[in-house]
Amino acid sequence: MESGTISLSTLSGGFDAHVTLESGQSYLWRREDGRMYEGDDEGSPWYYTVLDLDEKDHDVTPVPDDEAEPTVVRVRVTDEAVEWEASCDAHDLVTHLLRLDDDLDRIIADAPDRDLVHEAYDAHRGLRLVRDPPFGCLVSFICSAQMRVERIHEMVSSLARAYGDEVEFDGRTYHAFPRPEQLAATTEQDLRDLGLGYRAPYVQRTAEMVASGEAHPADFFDMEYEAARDAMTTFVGVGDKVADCILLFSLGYLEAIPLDTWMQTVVSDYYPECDRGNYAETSRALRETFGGEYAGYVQTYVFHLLRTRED
DNA sequence: TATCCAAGGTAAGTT
DNA sequence: AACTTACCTTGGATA
Repeated sequence: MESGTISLSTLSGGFDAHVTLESGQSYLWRREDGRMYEGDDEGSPWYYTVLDLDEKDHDVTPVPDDEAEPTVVRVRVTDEAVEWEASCDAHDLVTHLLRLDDDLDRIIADAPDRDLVHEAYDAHRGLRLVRDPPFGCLVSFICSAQMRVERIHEMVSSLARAYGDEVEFDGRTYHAFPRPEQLAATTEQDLRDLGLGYRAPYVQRTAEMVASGEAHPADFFDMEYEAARDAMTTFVGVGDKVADCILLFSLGYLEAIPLDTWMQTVVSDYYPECDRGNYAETSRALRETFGGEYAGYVQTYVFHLLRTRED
């Protein structure tokens, strides 16, 4: 096992693993103590992820080892540093996956001058976007349709347990998120039995599209934003909203703002002038209001503020 | 205990 | 192109 630390003093804007990994933007990390979404972050819990990527995922996600074994990485945040332990040297990988290279202080300083935006940024300092591997992110958000955050996480965990490769690390068995061909080999009924409901055929058929080489989410990495969103909807079970999630949480399109039920509420309650009656136009208007380039950061903070505040 | 309802939407059919 | 409707499952609310 290798390990290392990244001093918090070197990170612009700090880092809060609890809010970053339990705010519903990634479903590919879990807590070693199993207490995900129980609201407690006492004792600097370890969060882990297991990567078993295909070739095109690698174009986006730099996993340093070429071993057959999946890569296990875990992270926790103490008062002074981000600590990591992994089956390989994971300094750059951790930095990449958790966007520790983002200049968060500057992003916040450049935020649009709106009360709601200030409130959101003040409420959850250290929340960062993530860079999930493309295929896992794609499947996660296909599963997210009309689901609570906790259950999306259960679905993704079930897929890993049922179809992902096993790997031993530090005396424990871990499961990687399945590779495309592993999910493509399932049947709709298999996935329904896992509790995916009507999303089952979406996941199976999309996995088939990726495994066969017909399309891969990493193909849409370096494109004009709206063209990339349109391209992403070629996958079964992916509409505009899920497409925006993949662009934002995996491919680094920081201007993407997924318009879900929460953000629809934000539009009607705070920015009714942005409601243009359809997804594309409303998205443009809200993106402008949220300052353009880093609108996705604003969206994630506002989304989390609305989800956590009591009223 | 039974019934209802909404949860980070999408696809397919209708007007 | 805009508008409706069906869709799995489940935990929590309501009767």
